[in-house]
Amino acid sequence: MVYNLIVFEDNKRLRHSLELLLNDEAIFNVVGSFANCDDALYEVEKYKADLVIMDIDMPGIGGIEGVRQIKSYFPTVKIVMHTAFDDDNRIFESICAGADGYLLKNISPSLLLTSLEDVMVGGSPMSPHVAKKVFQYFRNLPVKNDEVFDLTDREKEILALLVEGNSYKMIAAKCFIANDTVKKHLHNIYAKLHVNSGTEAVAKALKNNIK
Amino acid sequence: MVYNLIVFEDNKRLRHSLELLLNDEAIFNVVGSFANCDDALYEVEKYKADLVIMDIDMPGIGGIEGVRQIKSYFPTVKIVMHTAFDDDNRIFESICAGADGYLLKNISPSLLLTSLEDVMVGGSPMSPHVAKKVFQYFRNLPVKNDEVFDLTDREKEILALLVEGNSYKMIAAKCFIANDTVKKHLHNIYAKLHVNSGTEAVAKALKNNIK
DNA sequence: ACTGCCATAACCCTAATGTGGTATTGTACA
DNA sequence: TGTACAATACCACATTAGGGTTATGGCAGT
Repeated sequence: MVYNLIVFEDNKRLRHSLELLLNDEAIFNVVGSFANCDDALYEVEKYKADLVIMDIDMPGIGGIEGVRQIKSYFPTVKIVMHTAFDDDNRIFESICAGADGYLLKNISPSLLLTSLEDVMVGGSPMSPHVAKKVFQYFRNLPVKNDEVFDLTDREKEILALLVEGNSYKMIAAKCFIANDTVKKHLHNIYAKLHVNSGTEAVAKALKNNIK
Repeated sequence: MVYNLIVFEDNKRLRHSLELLLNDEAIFNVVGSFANCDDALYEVEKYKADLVIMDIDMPGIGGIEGVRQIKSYFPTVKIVMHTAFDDDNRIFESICAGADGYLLKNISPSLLLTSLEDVMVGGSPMSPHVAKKVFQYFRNLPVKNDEVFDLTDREKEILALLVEGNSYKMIAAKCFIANDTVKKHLHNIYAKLHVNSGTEAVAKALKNNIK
């Protein structure tokens, strides 16, 4: 198996170093390398890329936008970020844009190679310092409330409909039950959630991720 | 620099393999290895551990609870999960419990060693397949809607109060304005959000993180 | 000076929501 | 074979919410 690889990197020397390093490997075939993402879509298509190495800070279209574009047209192409930046925003934006890995430029050549291989078999390599940011993100997540509300299945269903913005009547219609029954259920739900209006219930349901 | 290391792992052969592997390294000194976490706090303190390798599935106190206990008493001790499990819940629970890394048991000995070194210098190593789960988590985050609602400051303030579960009356009281003014504001807010009830507005506000 | 936008407020009116009951049915469990 | 509880339904009553309309004073831009 040989993977077609494209490098987007505006630093000429680094770009050439990467080409040399990667072409030395039997499984990678560097089919193109470019200093910017301006024609990324065209190039990815033309050279039938399987894997893209993407810098972030480039003139013209930035690397993150490049990822977004490539992934929206060629979702199966793997993209690994390769950048000096390790600030939270760039990391999270890249991930959300669809990147399959995030490596810092201080990575060793051998680890870079194994990371790229990891990507091609479905992994998502991440430099330890990047992973640290990710860990911190999770620890700062709002603490899931452990409160137990003991809603019945029917009650959860009706609460979900309320959260979606349905009125009592609409819920009644969708559940094929009487309006009064909806009222009764919601009355019980409000009691269990210790609230006394629909808006409060919706807020509590969303904040506590009741499902 | 030599780091004191403790292994929690209920598989006897694997535990001994780890001991041998790690003791071979000059910078690691395996000061203890145990088949369960029942006395983890005592052992971490007694042996002045700098680093803990933690299995998850063990009899008695599980590895995740072990992490929680150790981190709450000795937050500076580094803990790396070393387990065969790669399901989302165990990964995210471990991270939230305070783990500093998450490695799968199929990791190569050499990568295990460099990963442990990474941890000691502040990194958070993660096996590529674990990282993949993390990436997926981020991509499934509710898409921040780019919709612009153009709420005025007063409107945002009143919407926030509604989200907190206040009724029209309560909002009026808290803002020192008439009930009818609250109604008017909310009427305008509903129009801007393209909704027509308080519950819908609350849902939209929370989902779109309007602030 | 004119215009547009915002916050405030009052009015009326109807529909929706919330609270208190009571009652029936079916199912699960001890 | 009771008991418990979920789900259903209906009734009565009070409050709230939401639509429409109009109006005033303040403030920013042109």
